[in-house]
Amino acid sequence: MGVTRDLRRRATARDVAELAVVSVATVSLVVNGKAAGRVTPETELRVREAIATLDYRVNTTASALAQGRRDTVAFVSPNPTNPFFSLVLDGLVSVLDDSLSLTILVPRRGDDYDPSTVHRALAGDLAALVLASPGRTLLDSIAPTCPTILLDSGETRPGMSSMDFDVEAAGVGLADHLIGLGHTRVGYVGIGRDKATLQHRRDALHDQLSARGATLAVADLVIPRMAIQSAFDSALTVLPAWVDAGVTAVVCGDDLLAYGVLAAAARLGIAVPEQLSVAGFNNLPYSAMVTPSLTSVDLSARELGARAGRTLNGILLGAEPPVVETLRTQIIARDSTARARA
Amino acid sequence: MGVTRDLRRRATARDVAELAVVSVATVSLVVNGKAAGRVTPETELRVREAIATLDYRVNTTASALAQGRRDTVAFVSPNPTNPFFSLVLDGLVSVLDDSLSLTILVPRRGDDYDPSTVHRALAGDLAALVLASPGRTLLDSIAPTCPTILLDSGETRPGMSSMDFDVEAAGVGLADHLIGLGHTRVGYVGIGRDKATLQHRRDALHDQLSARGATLAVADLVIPRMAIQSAFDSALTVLPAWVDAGVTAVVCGDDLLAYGVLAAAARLGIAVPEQLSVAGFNNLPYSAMVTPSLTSVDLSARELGARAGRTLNGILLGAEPPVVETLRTQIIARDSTARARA
DNA sequence: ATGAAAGCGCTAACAG
DNA sequence: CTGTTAGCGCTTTCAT
Repeated sequence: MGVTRDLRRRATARDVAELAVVSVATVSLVVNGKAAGRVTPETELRVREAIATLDYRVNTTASALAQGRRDTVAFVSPNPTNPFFSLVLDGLVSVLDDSLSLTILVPRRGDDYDPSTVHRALAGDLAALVLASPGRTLLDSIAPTCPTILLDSGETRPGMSSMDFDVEAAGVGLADHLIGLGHTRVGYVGIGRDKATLQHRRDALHDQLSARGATLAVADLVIPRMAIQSAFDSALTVLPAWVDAGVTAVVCGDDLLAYGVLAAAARLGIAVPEQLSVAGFNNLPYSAMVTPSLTSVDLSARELGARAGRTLNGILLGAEPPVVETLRTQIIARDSTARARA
Repeated sequence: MGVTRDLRRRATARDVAELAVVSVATVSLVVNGKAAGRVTPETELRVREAIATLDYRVNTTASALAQGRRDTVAFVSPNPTNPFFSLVLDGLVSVLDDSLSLTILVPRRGDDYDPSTVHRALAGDLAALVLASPGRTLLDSIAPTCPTILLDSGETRPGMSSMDFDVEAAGVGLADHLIGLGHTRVGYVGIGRDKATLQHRRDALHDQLSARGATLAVADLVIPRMAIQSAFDSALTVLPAWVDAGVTAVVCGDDLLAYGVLAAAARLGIAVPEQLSVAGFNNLPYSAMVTPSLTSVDLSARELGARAGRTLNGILLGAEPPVVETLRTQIIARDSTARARA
């Protein structure tokens, strides 16, 4: 448990006080901008000079302790490598108040939540906790000890805030798009059932397709890990059968999966989108540009992060109550190959 | 500066001590696992029960203050949206000791370092500081106040550790690859000169091409921002001229730029790789899979992050001296279209 | 206007 | 074995 001690001892308020010939209390007032009307300009100047020459900076640990305040927000995510994580993070930090600092917690190994990761977070004393895409089992195992925000969980929990995408609307848009192109037999690629949001995406699509006379014509392909490689491997084995079964479009619950499917199609010599259209619920803004054949439902992870940040500012700085928000989604259509089928 | 105070007061060691009828010192010993041989099993049990019923967890702030220890490592990066960042982060957290916590600092706006971001970091009291791809001007403006690691800066600074990719080797590999395919007229896409590492990449490629009778045949395309969109926009305007000038291969200093160039080529109807090969110094492991026509020099950002993490463990936990390391790079060739030219 | 003093919650000697 | 005693560096009444 050894950690850094005493690396070139930093100047303390006492050092400054001695040099400026004042008390530490005065130093405190000055560094905290509370000197106005309580400290003479002359003494304040002396203090500031001492601070400069000693390169003094307040010890945030001591300061936090003395004030009984917590200023660390923990962001827990299954996998920092997933674009969803980066985008949420980007949105989050871009709006988070300066007085708050953000610490990252991700599982040591594996690509999904490890309960111990979250408990590691809960062990510290946090101002707030943000959980990216937590699964059901995880949510059931934790009791919040500070304001907690659930991102893209597809669930709500008493006492926690939730922010989710409007997957209903996404299902409508995606179904309209596919039907408009003449697709009636669609395949779905998802991952395990633990995450309600992914289940919701699948359900929304299924309902809307059915309402329009189309169908999820084959059994879902369930990918073991949320990773391109994993989707690639699985798709390689089922895509030929799907095409044989008359499937002309594949929808993926996440863009990472869509990439894997695209790569598998390329490897198998299945032409996209002429022979097979690929669509994905999407978090990666450039995917449509990088792979023009991919139809995207933009889940705007960045905006999700920004909302979370603003909500946190409200809760922590302004003591606002928890909220549950739904974010609009957007269809980015790229698949222009219209087709007519019976 | 308001921050959270007093959200459902947490139990303190004193509360536990009172309930277990022991002193706080004993509580401290128990929670820190130092009870062995210093506390009777019976009292330890009493303490543990009290801890459980009160849901007591040590106040890390107070603990850190009492021990005079810093356990926060700050990771500063220009842009969390860049895959390079995610991968380094992933590598970093996967090996970082449990006693250390990681906080993220990124610029509020813009997509490159903002000096104030780093100074924000320096203001806290950190165990260590990790800077991802800092530019020259930034490095010149800071004096380290804690162990500092420079990642992919292409520079060294006294008192700081540096970890860089072996871009020399990458240049050799890339030149060999291109020449082997028959390319003799190459175009280079980079960004501003402030980052030494990007300059080194360009220089390495240039030197190796020259040594083999090939050449960077056109003036470099300098992209304003490190982003796919930015590269796309710029490439759109110069690619036709490059092709006219006999350029058959484009090398990009970063994979994000390569994506933009690929997209621009697609938009312009330039066939890749038949008409134009695109190669990139690469951090995104799946890029070759997603866009099979892209030749990659894998800079293994994840390994870079892991090295940084191990180095930090060494420095912080074992008091090892600063190091300067170079990481091997690897060519991932995908461009199989051999061509023969004069 | 300034300083003395009392903690914040914890850890680390040192006694007993 | 366990409790007492000092702090860690800072903030904040409350006197002066």
